[in-house]
Amino acid sequence: MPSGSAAFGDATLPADRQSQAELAYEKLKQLLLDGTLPAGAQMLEQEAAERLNMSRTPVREAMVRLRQEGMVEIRPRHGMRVLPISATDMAEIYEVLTALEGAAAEAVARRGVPARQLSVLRGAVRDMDKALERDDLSAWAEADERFHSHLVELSGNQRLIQMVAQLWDQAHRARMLTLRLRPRPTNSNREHEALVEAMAAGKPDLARQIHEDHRRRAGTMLIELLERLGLTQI
Amino acid sequence: MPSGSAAFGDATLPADRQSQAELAYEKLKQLLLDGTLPAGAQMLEQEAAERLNMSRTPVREAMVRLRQEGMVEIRPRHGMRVLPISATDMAEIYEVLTALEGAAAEAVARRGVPARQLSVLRGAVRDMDKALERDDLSAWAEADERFHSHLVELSGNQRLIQMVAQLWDQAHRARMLTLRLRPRPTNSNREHEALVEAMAAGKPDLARQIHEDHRRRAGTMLIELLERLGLTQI
DNA sequence: TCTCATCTTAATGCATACGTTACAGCGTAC
DNA sequence: GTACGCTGTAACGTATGCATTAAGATGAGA
Repeated sequence: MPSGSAAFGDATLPADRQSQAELAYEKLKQLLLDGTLPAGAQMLEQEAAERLNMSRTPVREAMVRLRQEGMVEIRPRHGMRVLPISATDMAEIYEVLTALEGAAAEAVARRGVPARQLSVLRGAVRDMDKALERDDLSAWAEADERFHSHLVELSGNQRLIQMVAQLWDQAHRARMLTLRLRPRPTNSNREHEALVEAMAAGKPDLARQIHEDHRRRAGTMLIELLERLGLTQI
Repeated sequence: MPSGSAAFGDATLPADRQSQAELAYEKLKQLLLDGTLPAGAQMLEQEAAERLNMSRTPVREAMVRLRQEGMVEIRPRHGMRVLPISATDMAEIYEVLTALEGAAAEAVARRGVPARQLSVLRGAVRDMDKALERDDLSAWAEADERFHSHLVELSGNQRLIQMVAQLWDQAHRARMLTLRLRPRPTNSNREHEALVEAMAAGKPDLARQIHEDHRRRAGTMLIELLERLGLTQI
């Protein structure tokens, strides 16, 4: 038992500090997203509790949340297990993302985008271009994620925002893995530009069409790549 | 303490029996869905634990799950509180449902529907008609839900299925409340028929179009109704 | 050597203990 | 009468205890 921090019950937290459960959730999620815990990895409640220097109770709560988000499964004797992502999973994820992000693009275009927000989107596109010139795929992926998440947030639909984020998280590892195996995303950038212009011009149907095609193409490409490489445990 | 069932630790459950946490989740969810706990109602952990004849631990886990599903919020001193559904919430929910169910209809139509499944859908439509003739709105609502959930399940996309179910749950109380305040859903039934025929004929774009229009119409109607009646705490 | 039954042990699900803190109720000052 | 500070209590977040059981080990029999 990490003797350092004995018992100091927290109770109805001091309002600003976060609960141990919240902290455990964030830490564990980070381990999942940054690949420290790869697909198939298992972690017992006790193990996680020691690693995070807390008791099993808040760890357990965090694991329940991660399970509900589709990031891990909990198997009675083996703690939580990081769910592998298969090509089928990616197909599911991209099918849903296509629908959700397409709807977001349509809604945003219909309502109209404030100039300031447009420039945020254009900035992200520019960053993607620059990253590609430098052959910096990590930076490209970061800007791509920024573009899409900002676009979705512009929809203002909290439920849509949350669901898209959850799907992105589920697909995160597969995206990172394929980042350097896939063709360079030059077309992708042009599609982003076209999408921004469609929204700027207030063309909802076009914006949705572009975004759907964009997602479908990316999804198909990733899935074929995964199948071709026989990657079933990402 | 309900002395009847003393301590019989369960541990890594007997495989068939469900955990207390799962049971608590189901029971509490039922209370939310059937209106026993209306919007704004609060329930302390201890209260729920006594009601369900278990300790706070599994109850707490259930509450965390319900919070993650957007059914309740948890406020440090007041237990869980049933989230009210506003017109804005319904707008969000129906916007997402439009996208998701539309995508499901398209996918199903594209892949083709086995005859057996088609007849399930037609059966639900017929039940809706009969229910309307009898003026049995509860039966109509049940058949409507059956139709839509079956359609979504035909997509085979587990993530889509789960997300749609979650949104339906969130909107459940509002749908039930407005069931007898809204115009009789006669058009709705014809839309369902048209949708089935579009899928039977293998017309993905048409199926999606019909379903989207169907959802959008229903959503707009409900939202206007809620706003007109000034219902903000459903 | 392989299969199957028994045993050991570790991980769990749940109950309970405990310290902290937000809130209500009360009294006092203005 | 109102505002403010104090105090007690109840609810919670977390830690820990405990009975249960599934998985792996061990050994016997074929």
